[in-house]
Amino acid sequence: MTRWSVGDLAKASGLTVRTLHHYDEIGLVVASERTSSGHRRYTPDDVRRLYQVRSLRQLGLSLAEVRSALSRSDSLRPLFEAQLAALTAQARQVEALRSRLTALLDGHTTESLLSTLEMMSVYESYFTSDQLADLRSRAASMGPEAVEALKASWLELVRQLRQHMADGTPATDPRVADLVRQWDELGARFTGGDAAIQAAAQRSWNENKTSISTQIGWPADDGLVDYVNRARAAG
Amino acid sequence: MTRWSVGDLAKASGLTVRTLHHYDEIGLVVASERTSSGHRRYTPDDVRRLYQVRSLRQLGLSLAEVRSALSRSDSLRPLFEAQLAALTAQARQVEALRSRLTALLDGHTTESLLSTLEMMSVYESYFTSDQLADLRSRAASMGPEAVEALKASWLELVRQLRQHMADGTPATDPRVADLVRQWDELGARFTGGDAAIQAAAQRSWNENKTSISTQIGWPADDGLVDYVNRARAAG
DNA sequence: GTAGGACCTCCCGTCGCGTGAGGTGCAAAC
DNA sequence: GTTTGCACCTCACGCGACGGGAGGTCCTAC
Repeated sequence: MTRWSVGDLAKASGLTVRTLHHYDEIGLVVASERTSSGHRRYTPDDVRRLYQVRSLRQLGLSLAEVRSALSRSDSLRPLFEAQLAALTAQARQVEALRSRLTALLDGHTTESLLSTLEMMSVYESYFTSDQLADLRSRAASMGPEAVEALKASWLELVRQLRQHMADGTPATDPRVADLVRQWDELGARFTGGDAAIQAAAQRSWNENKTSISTQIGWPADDGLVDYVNRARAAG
Repeated sequence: MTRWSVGDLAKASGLTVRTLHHYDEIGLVVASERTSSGHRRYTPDDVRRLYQVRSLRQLGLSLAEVRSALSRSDSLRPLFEAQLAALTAQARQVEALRSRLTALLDGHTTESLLSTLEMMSVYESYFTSDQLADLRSRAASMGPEAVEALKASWLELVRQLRQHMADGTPATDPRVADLVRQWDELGARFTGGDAAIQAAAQRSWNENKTSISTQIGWPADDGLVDYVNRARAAG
């Protein structure tokens, strides 16, 4: 028995018969022989190649990458380094998502989850791509947790300000002035003191009245903009 | 202008027109109105929904998950927790791959990379699924780096033993005995002292002569099994 | 003689869109 | 008046790596 059938090879390798068919179809691991009735017969060389493919796949390479790796085996090291870089990038992305989620789950009640998300989402599309790139690089240097913490603080400030408005606290109230001061500090930390970005943020904020958030009936048109501006003028 | 065209909405949201079409097609975010010529007109409510979808997508949820999240918004928290768990699992997988790759890149010359991988791959399919689960849980408790280090040591021992064989060192040589002793220690650490797994490993090793590794013309049938067994008998 | 298994070859479905191809509607520039 | 150009429309195929099923063949065992 020096030849293998698909089923036996599937069992031995832990892959499925369908996968072996697929590899055969695309010419990645072809059964070199066939029986008279058309059944695949894998030679020792085929099996060897299959295990090479399997091992490379276990490192997360695509079938195309596996194919090229096996065609010119000298290029394994650069390929692996590229794969390592890709995995590192992926790890960072996953970590960013994880910290977003944990920050959300820790800091918010169930009913506020969706609206919080919606707010973040809307405000995140307010900047030009250059400014976004800039913000992102700054965010990267701060680390995802710090960014999430910052966002959470900001949302909390908005909540408190809105609360004061609802309670009828005058814009000249020192408590309001204090919140606005915190707000501006937060903004400075967020923008890293970059004047252009601050201006963009300010512009996005002022344009609120005629932009998305207004159109979709957000509380943004409830006068918070004016309220904050009045407080700033008074301070 | 309280209605939005696809193009404008795409620009504002950072999504593509095609994506908006897709969401419309599958009924996730439908343009509630159409002009007489059939152009989509998004109402404020549609836009709101789009931003909710976008925010949920940014957390890594699938379109199906987003849809169900928006249909019964009470279930957000469990959904997020599930997503967090999935992301955590994914993070672990990515980390495992990364440590495999770094271990490989650190410890091996270019030409040995592929054959090393191939060996690992073949030996990894030698155990029953129960035993594999067992090994995996032990591996999890050891941490991926330790596992890779262990594998690397094992492969290094195999290399040295084969070298001795090639050099004609007798199996009774104390240096060989020492290597075999290290080998057995490594095995004990790998199997965690579990007798059944040790037996399986032993069996897989002894069956080498008639199994895959022989069939594919591996050096395993070069007498290393016998050599090691003779050394053990002598020690 | 027939029941069961293992094998074969199509071929459609997945997920989230990208990327055309081919046509319509509408405004400004010639 | 027409041409150009733009934004929009509806199909419909393509990707990656297979899963899964339909419908048929082949071989063995009872």
